[in-house]
Amino acid sequence: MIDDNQTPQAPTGTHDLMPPESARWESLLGLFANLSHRYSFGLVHTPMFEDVRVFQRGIGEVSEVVSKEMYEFTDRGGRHYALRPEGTASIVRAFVQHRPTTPFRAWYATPSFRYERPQAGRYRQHHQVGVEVLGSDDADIDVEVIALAQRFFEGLGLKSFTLSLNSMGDGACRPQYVEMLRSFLAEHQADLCEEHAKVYAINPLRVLDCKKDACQEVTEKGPFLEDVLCGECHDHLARVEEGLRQEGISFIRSPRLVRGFDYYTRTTFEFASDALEGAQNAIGGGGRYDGLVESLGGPPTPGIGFGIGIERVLLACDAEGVFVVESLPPVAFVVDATGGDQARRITASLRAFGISVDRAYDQRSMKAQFKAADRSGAALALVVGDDELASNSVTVRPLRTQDEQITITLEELFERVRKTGRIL
RNA sequence: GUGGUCGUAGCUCAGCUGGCAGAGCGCCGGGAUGUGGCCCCGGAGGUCGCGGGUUCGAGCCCCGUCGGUCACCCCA
Repeated sequence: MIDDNQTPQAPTGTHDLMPPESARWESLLGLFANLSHRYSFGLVHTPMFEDVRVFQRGIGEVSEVVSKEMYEFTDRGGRHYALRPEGTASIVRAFVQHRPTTPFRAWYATPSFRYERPQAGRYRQHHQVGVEVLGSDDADIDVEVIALAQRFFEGLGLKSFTLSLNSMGDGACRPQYVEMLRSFLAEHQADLCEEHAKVYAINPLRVLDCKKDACQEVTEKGPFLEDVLCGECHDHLARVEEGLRQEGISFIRSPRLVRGFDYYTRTTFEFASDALEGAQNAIGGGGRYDGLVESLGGPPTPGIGFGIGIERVLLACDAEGVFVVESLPPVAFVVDATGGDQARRITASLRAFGISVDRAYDQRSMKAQFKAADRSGAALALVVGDDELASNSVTVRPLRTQDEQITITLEELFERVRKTGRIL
């Protein structure tokens, strides 16, 4: 809300990304893009908003995210839209719309919006990088997808994180298990936590994920999906585990891991930072969703993917003291005491040669221009005074070393840059 | 959605039992005429988040509100 007497601020739970922090984002996104290409994923951009039904049908109407946290709006044409709360549903919608050849391997980087109360590591607009593979249920793909996430975290320098792995079963075994669990919970309803005693019947799996002691004590004695997985799911899980071992990726089997979206089947996984204090320690997660394409109107098509929260990953990096990125200073800074015409020419020419150059403006004093040069972080100051102007030359003064400054003609400077790509 | 806590200069923060808004850093200018960092001198910059109330007088007390932050919940 903007008060007329107050300067406007970024909306609650959102943040402006500016230098120098933005340099880290550039670097992180570059790393993820490179890795995605190495794994043969193609970039997909979808609109940041979709018909609400894409998310309702995709993620599940009773899920917390869809029922309570979506930014919904009606446009001037009366269409009912929602800002994307997560990445997968949109990609699947695009897949259904365009029907690319399978397996379809997509990577993305996008903001996500959820109307939640902000806190450390939780924002109303946060950003995710992720991948999706549609059109194959080969367990090797599960392994590749998990491996990509693992390599990404390693590439950032993270060490202190844990991969949890579970299987949610499929259409053959999960419904049966859900019923078993439902009736088991009904018997122990009195012992569940306040919230789940009321709602356990709607989605019994949620109770497994409850962190309250009451629910944990109950479910520990209850049926585990692991024990009733059908043969195919069991084999699939075993092959994923084997693949991860071959990749040298350690994980813990986590039979209680139930993720927040209803579309998951079979493989589900989550990466949690051990360096982050507090509850917001999930830095990435995903899983298989073999029924999602169908529920969005496409042909039966298996799929799997993950999303990684950029803000959280960077918090984890901070906590571990890794992925420190310096913003790139210009190579040279032009100081011109003769009015600025030479500065304009030199700056433009060097930039055309691919050299990063900054300069001073407003015809400020020598001292002020040198101060600006120093602050810019540039290695060299290129100085133009009356003498240089008269001889069509420039004085190159090293700012980071004790080396002597030299004066050379512009002709010589450009020739040198043309040949070597460097000023010195 | 619930609860705790905090809003003073661009940043980090002082400001006594209500009595003239401060410091450090940063920024701008100067320190003899063309050279940054260190040092010295000077300067600009504040509706004390916003709106009410109490009071002779409110940055300080009271109410409301907005925002930050932390926790629950959920998740990235």
